[in-house]
Amino acid sequence: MTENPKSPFELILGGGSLLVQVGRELNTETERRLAPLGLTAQQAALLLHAARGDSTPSLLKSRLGTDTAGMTRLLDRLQAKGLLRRVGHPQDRRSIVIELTDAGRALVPSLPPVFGGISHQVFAGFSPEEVAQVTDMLRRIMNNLAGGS
Amino acid sequence: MTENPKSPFELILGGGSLLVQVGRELNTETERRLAPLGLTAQQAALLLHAARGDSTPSLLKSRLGTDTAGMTRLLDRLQAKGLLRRVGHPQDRRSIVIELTDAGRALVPSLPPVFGGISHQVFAGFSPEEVAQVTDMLRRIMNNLAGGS
DNA sequence: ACTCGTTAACTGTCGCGACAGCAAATGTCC
DNA sequence: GGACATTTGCTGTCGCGACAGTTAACGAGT
Repeated sequence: MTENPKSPFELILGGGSLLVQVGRELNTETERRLAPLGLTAQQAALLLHAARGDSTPSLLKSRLGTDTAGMTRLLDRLQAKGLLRRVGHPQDRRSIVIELTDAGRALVPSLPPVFGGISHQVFAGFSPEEVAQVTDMLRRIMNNLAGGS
Repeated sequence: MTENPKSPFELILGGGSLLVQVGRELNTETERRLAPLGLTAQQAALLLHAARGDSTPSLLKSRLGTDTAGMTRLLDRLQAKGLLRRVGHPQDRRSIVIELTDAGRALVPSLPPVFGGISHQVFAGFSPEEVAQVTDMLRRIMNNLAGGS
């Protein structure tokens, strides 16, 4: 691969990476839309996953792409809001299980419409094929980042 | 029920968005590669831009995609490391000009190879056309996020 | 049964992003 | 020349990501 310093790579990387900026912008837009519910993007994502039954911190941390430290404090904040509680895991005493409270469960149905609205905005002007293309390419980039050194 | 109800949109959004995660992962990989230099991704990006002459905080903040608050503290940290200094703007007394110190300037040449290496890793297996496609699509997404509400 | 390595969750620290609010300097328009 | 909004950089606050280090519990191997 030719290492031409003026290659199109520079457009995506090289200080203020486009990919990083788009990800941040998407996250911010998500938070703006969730603000009326009093939730952040991570908090909403956690509620969605926990409502489906993936309920231990280590499972959730791989779903949300954070680490155990981030999970612990994300759970702290949601617990402080009264949206979930930690209960002991019956088989493994190291682990815990996350249960949504009634207040937490009440929020869940209002989340998918929010994410749907964001999708509509993000992919405005995209054909279904194009959406599939970006998704595939992002997955390949993710693999390149996860696998290599 | 989990896999098909809405659309492929769910793959990118809907809690732990793929796009957001890829952006974060790319940022983290960048920081890992810059760690030997004692720099973070934002700090390296700022040095690159400041070395090219874009030298006031408000110019730099639009290049890096952060806000004035983030810029102030990013400059604080780099100044504390002795890599740059703030000097008064000759025409506009509200504004300041960022000047790299010798130590800061000495770091700049080692940055492009790092970003080049990351590009190589991120786009492994991509044809030049595919790189152009993602870039274009990310730009369109960025526009969709910037324009609409 | 005991060591040994691993896994689970937690804590401390640092850098960063976004939002809100602030003071001083600037430009504008009457 | 004075009222006005705007711009520029700063500070405070909060949520989050990554890294390092800790403790307790689990599991396999000898």
